[in-house]
Amino acid sequence: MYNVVDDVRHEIRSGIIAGLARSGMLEMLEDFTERDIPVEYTREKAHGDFATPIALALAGKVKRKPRDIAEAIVDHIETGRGNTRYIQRVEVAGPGFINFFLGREWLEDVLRTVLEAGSKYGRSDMGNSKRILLEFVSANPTGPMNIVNARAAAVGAGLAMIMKASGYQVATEYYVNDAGNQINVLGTSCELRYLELKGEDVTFPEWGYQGSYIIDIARQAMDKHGRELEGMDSEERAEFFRDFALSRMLADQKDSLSRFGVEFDVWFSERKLVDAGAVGKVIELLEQRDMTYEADGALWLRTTEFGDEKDRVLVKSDGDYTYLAGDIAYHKNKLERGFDLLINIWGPDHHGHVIPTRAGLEALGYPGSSLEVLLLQFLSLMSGGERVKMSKRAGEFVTMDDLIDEVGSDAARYFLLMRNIESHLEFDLNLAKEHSQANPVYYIQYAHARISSIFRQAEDGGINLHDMKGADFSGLTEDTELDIIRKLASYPDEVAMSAIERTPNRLAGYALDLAGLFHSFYNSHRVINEDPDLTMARLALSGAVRTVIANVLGLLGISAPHEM
RNA sequence: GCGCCCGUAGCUCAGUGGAUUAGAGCGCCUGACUACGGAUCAGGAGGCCGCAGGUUCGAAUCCUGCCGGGCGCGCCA
Repeated sequence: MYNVVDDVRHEIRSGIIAGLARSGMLEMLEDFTERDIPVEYTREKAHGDFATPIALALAGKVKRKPRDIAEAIVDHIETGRGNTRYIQRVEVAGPGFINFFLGREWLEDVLRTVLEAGSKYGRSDMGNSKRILLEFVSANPTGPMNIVNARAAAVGAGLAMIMKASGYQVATEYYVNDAGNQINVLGTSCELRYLELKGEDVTFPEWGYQGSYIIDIARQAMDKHGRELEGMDSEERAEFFRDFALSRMLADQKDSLSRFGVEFDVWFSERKLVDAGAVGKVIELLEQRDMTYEADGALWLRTTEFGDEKDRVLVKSDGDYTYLAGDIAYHKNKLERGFDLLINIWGPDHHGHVIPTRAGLEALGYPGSSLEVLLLQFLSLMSGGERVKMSKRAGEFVTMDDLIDEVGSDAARYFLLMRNIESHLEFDLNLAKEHSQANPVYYIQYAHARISSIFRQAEDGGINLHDMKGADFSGLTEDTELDIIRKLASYPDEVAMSAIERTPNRLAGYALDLAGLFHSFYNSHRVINEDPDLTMARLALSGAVRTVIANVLGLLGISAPHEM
């Protein structure tokens, strides 16, 4: 589906299989199929367009020298004369690599494919409609979203898009931690601020939430519900503030995410899970399966049977459930909804919970592989070479809203995505704001806008852009042009790889590379020139680049502007 | 102490089994069309890939040990 490289790989592999068969080596190998043949992009043009080290890998199995194997295979591959569409020449090189040199036909096919597929170019059905539940952010509803949440949002939303494009059925979910004592603390904090606002003499406790947003909520409560509040007894008022503060916080979090272009399919309430008795039920089930025991007045889960270093408590001696018990119930609920795989994005501070949670699922009889946890590393904000200090205790932290206000959603999304998930991220605020070549977001968007500008220019000159698809591409012979087309060719593979490896940053880098190739081309050759055929071919090439830049930016949640 | 992650150019990072020259961006130095958007481009300097062993035809990449950094190791969430 819209991947010319797949067709090329198939042609190469079937050639190899045929070569192995005719030289009598295939029968020495068991269950050997095309999939067992690695086909690699070459780094140097002298090594052809694609290469395979298959002869080196088979040397041990067929007990011959790699070069001999390679020679034998190559002798039996028939190229040209209608036997192959793409392969033009094959050679054995180095220790036994087989290099494939392709005709320009394949590059022209790539261009046609991009132009035909348009916004669909890069999609595949690789994921086989596997059902995936991707849970991310899930911040406590006790404060505004911070920049760590922002990184999780950017990465999670990007990953969801990438996996959807790769043929997975992905649902995104936000777990609302609306049960437990923290909500009481939130409610009480707001209530006390409310009393303060009314002029009562209260000492705000150290354990309360200190941020100014608490006062804002209290003020809202007073403005909107002042009269009702007067008539409440203390119990009613406490309950009111719990509910009011929670719904305000959730609304603010949704707003922040929405400004960031991140939406969730499901907001899943912990409280509803608890109220439905799901935690109690899962503990009963674990007891029935003989996975628990009592000790020191508490109920323990035998997580050591599933690789944990010690058993964990499910029910505390005071009768309360632990966080783990709730989480096991929650993940069981997820699996009962029919998902094949659960992917969670957690902060590095939760990494001690991965094994116990998975052990809980295994204790219930689910395979451990049904839960995959991506640990997203922290990030630090840099400004003018200095680290921006964030102290939660003092209530001073940079929020997700601050970040979006400061650098804009596009730059924020890109910067938060551009590093490996498990690497610490240094976010340079000054750079993210800068409108120059130093800023990768603008560099990429500029390529997109520049192409749009060229198209406007062309149309002003009376050129009909609808003729692009039928253009004669034979005039595209410059190195920079062919490099661009090779880059376009690899895009579907790049998307698939970043889905498989859960590496959205890979596509951030791809976009930068592609934009760079285009800028380079643009500076050395004129798109609109005296030769109408060449002009049309270069417009088609530019159009293909613009399509792929728009597609990749789309997957990353970044806009692709026509002018800047 | 144990576990997980990271260690690659002055800085921030790609590359995680393949080709006797390890890539990009920033920063630094030198240059570029009175023509499609200079938010661009071309060139240059800059690297015992943390250290030491091992596996392999081949290691920045896999294994072991060590050094340095981050995070975890609650009947907290």
